[in-house]
Amino acid sequence: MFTQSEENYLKAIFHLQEEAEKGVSTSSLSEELSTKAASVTEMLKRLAEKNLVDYQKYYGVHLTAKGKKQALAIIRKHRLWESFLVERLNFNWDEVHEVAEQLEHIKSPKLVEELDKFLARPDYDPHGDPIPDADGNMPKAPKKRLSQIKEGEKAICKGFNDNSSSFLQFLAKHKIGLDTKLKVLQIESFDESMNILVNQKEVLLSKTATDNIYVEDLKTT
Amino acid sequence: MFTQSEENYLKAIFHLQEEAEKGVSTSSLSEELSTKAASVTEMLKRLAEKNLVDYQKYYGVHLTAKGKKQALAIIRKHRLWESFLVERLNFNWDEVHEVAEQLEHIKSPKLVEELDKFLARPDYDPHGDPIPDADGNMPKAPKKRLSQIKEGEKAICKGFNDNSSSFLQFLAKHKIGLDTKLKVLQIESFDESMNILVNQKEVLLSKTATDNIYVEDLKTT
DNA sequence: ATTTATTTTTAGCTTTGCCTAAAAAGTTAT
DNA sequence: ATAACTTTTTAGGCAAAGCTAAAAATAAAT
Repeated sequence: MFTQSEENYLKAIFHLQEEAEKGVSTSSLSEELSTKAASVTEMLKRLAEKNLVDYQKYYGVHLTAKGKKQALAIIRKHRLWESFLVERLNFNWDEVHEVAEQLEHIKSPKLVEELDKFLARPDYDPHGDPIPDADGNMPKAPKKRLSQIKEGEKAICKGFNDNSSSFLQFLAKHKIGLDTKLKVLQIESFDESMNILVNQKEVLLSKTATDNIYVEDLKTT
Repeated sequence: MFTQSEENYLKAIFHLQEEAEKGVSTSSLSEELSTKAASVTEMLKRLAEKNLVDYQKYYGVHLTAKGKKQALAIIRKHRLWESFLVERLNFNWDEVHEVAEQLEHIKSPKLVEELDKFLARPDYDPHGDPIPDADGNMPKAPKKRLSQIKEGEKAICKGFNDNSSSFLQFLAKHKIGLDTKLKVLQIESFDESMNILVNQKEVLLSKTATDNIYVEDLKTT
């Protein structure tokens, strides 16, 4: 069907498309995939040939319906495997990413369906990201960033936007994970860094960090 | 580490090395892998370069210690995944092969170890083949072929040597699986085909078939 | 509105792994 | 032992996916 490389491009385009509504640029893909821009251009032409993207020279790409469907199928597999690794194989949620990156390319519709069933059809993966269903529908998470919480309020962690190992390990060090409860003690106005109470301890988080932590309000109490 | 293609060659060499004690020939590999002989030659040179095989032009290859270790690691993964698919994900044992062929190339020592643990460290896969441990040691199965059983004796199925879909489906049709009990009713002397009693029914099996079914004697009764 | 800087594309090269066709080595048969 | 056959290797190509360096297009700045 599609090569692993093609699938990686589709996934990357999908993710980059979420933020900017514009076409996804060659350079952003180049960065995301750690591949030289020249190689990206080449691949975009190939993907356009296969009707997976709309590609306009010098103006980036958009996924077509076909490409989007494929991207969602890969993301579905990635997140199901991450769930499996954490929930059944004792992986920590900060060490599943690279393995899931390999597993997501396994081709077997039955495997995906049975895995989903085996895991009791989860809606979210261990990072709190929604898992698309077999038709590509995302369970919509009304996501709020920690950076949007006001001083004195409490919240509960529901996801993380940065899958880099260093960020995840930073979180682990402070015992911040899914469903961890936080209280915003104080916000520095000059850099928007936050003083947080978590596990009875104070932690200082930069704006970069709080932008990448998704939470739900915790009105109770 | 190694490419998927390299791993497939190592596995194939390992399997072919079992029967013939001679070096494994280019043509047998060509057949086993459905690849042209010229391509095989090329790959053998590459594997020799990496010290995975001893290669003598025109006289085939042997695995080195390093190559054998690697082959066993792949076989271990293949068989563990097959066990997982059958025992946890409701796959039939005649439909796991192709998927396992993909999964065996996933690189993650932790994944293999955890999977093994999760499955309670099985000794045999769903086809009855032994699963090497982390050090490459095979739980030795004192295997006997159905073709070696005498008229009137009973036996119990412990494995199958041919993973082709058609053979496995043939077995499934007659409800012959792991731990199925058989009785040898009669042996045709001219072609060594056997009349077998299985599930209260008579089935005629060719010598080719009985050579590929591993059994244990069933003295009890 | 040109010049300057940045981004993107083209052109040409590399590696992996496969292919076909032809040459060379090994094997078998007379 | 030489001829005939089979197997293996060499030679030369091709596609995927990456790279560098140079050219072209777009965007920014004076």
